[in-house]
Amino acid sequence: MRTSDKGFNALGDPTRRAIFEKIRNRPLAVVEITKGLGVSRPAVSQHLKILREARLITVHQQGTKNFCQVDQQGIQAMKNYLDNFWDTALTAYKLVAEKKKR
Amino acid sequence: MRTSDKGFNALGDPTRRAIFEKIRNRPLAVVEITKGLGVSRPAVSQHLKILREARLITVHQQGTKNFCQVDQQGIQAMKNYLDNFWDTALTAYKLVAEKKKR
DNA sequence: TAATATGGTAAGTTTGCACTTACGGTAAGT
DNA sequence: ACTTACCGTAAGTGCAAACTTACCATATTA
Repeated sequence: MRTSDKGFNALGDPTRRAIFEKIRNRPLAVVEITKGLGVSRPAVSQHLKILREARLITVHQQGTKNFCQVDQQGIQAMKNYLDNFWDTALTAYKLVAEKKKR
Repeated sequence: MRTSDKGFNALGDPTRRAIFEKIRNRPLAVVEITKGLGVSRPAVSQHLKILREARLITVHQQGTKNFCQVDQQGIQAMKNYLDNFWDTALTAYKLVAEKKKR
């Protein structure tokens, strides 16, 4: 399974997107992430595991707190995946436009 | 709901990713897309609707066939979303590295 | 050492969603 | 006009996954 696949699967869930966006600016502990999310802390832990396996976040322990921050690896994998569709989509579009003219 | 949200939701499903990749190089009719996918044609139709609403594909009729091709709009929306995490993730990482030194 | 705070995991429940079959609708061919 | 091919939608089903509660482990503080 590709990293990008895990990435799209991870960000396919709205709660995980909310978590991802919450740690966008600065690393946050799990308790802080949970606040205002509307789900229990164990649920957050399970989501974090999926985000971690998709290389979208990294976790580093500091005392009893586990700080989560954005990981570039997963993001880059997803960007590369989307980039591969970029050129081909353009050429395909041009082909159709050509066809219509005739 | 943002276009990028719909995009991640759409590509979060493996069958929809398979469809998306199948029309990567050239537009395909629904029947052709269905071949070798392992799901029924109605299932494909339902997936196509979701991909269309996420601006990831466009559909144009030609006789009785409905040709599907990649749409740049949805892709661009997702790329923009990921780009917004790019810089901030870097600065956040630097902040943590600074903190560790002290 | 006792108490508190943080958080991961196990087990069970529920709900959303990906799938199916059945049907109708349109366009092209004979 | 009849048949065939292509396709979307409606309705119902089954399962994966997102949630819950309960429990345990670890690290800090008093």
